[in-house]
Amino acid sequence: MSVSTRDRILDAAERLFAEQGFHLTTLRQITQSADANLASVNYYFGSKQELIRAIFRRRLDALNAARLERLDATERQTSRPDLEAVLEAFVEPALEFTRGGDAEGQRFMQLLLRAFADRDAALHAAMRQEYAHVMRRFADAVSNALPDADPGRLRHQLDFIVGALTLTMAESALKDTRIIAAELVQFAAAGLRGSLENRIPESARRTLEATS
Amino acid sequence: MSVSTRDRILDAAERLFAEQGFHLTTLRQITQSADANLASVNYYFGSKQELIRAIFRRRLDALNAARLERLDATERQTSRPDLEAVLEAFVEPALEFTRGGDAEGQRFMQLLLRAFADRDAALHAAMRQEYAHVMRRFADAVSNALPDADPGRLRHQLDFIVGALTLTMAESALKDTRIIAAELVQFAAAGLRGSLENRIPESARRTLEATS
DNA sequence: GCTCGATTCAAACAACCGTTTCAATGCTAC
DNA sequence: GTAGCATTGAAACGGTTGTTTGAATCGAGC
Repeated sequence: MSVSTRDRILDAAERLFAEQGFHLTTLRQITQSADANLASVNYYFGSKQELIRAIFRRRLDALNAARLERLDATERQTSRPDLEAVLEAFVEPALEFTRGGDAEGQRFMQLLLRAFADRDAALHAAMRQEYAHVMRRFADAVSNALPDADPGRLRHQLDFIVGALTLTMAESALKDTRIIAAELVQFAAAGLRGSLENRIPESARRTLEATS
Repeated sequence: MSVSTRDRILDAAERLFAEQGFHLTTLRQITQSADANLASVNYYFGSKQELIRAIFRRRLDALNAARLERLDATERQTSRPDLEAVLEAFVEPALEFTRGGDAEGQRFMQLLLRAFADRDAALHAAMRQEYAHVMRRFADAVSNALPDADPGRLRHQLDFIVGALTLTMAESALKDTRIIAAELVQFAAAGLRGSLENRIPESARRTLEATS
């Protein structure tokens, strides 16, 4: 029993939230699974809502720190990392989360997906803020690898990648994730490079003109 | 009052579910908003869970039908539509959902995102099944536009596109969706074409070998 | 105009929720 | 050991949930 009650609650809650969702998971389930008293959640975290935020802060900090560290390492090796290397620094830490332990990381990916789906404005803003720091770093790195890219579009494109990453990681079976991550990096790199041609498909332009 | 009570319940429930999530939305809110009695939900649908599935069936049927119809039209025009045209047939019906009425479609996109996040196995399986039909059609169309594509990868890449579409449509502000959809088509087309080169990035191959 | 099935209604049900309370216990420092 | 604070414990609170019930109302068919 070297782990504190607080940590046991965090672990149990994270697992249950990922499996069942936030609202379906009850404090009674959490405390029972953590071998703690029902009142201890409110004692340590104040409320259920604040427990959720604490869980997110813990994992998101770790994930984003790993991403930045990986990007730092790449930039230390080469002053001008190519596009694939930058994308890997973003994608692979998420992948390693999925691989560590047994399915623990995949659960967190599902948790992340739930956070995207939820309309909790406070949680959403906190996540965006937590991400903003990292996104700016990666946007710079991509700009560096792709000097002619349009910065305005880049933000949208990074959102595409986050969406593809989050949804596929949360959905896919465990053993496939390595291959999928490699494919995603390749796909995203080609997508980013392809936008350089700045070619708006004719049919899309047609649609845009028809409605403006 | 030409619309039936059943339909008023479906509309009100869809709106509330998208705004607040499934579990936060109560039958009392739904029936009050639909000018119906509390018991009417259980009368018409049996339970809350079956109401949710009815809502999904209704909209997903319409969305996928619109996509197939659009693809049919494109293929009728040209026997061999280019990649962008195929992607637009997939993306734009979702976009039109977002534009119709006032924000009604965007709400459904958020609903879709919630369905992805939820672990309701039955709902999930039903959605996959509902999608399978459409995905096969579009995979064929993409294969036709890109004859050298690897069919195995294609499935993953279509999942990427669905993820990017769903997450960004659910997140973005209303007025931006048209531009974002055009950018997504362009990004996805470039990503698909880029995979033809079959080039696995060196650093990714390094990672794959290190762990196998 | 009456009947019978479909629909609506108000009310109640049992179950569960997050939170609070307050006494009991554990642990550290003097 | 004992004072004082942090932690745990059992129980209860007020409130809300989905569902059920049984009577009231409606509306078409004969």
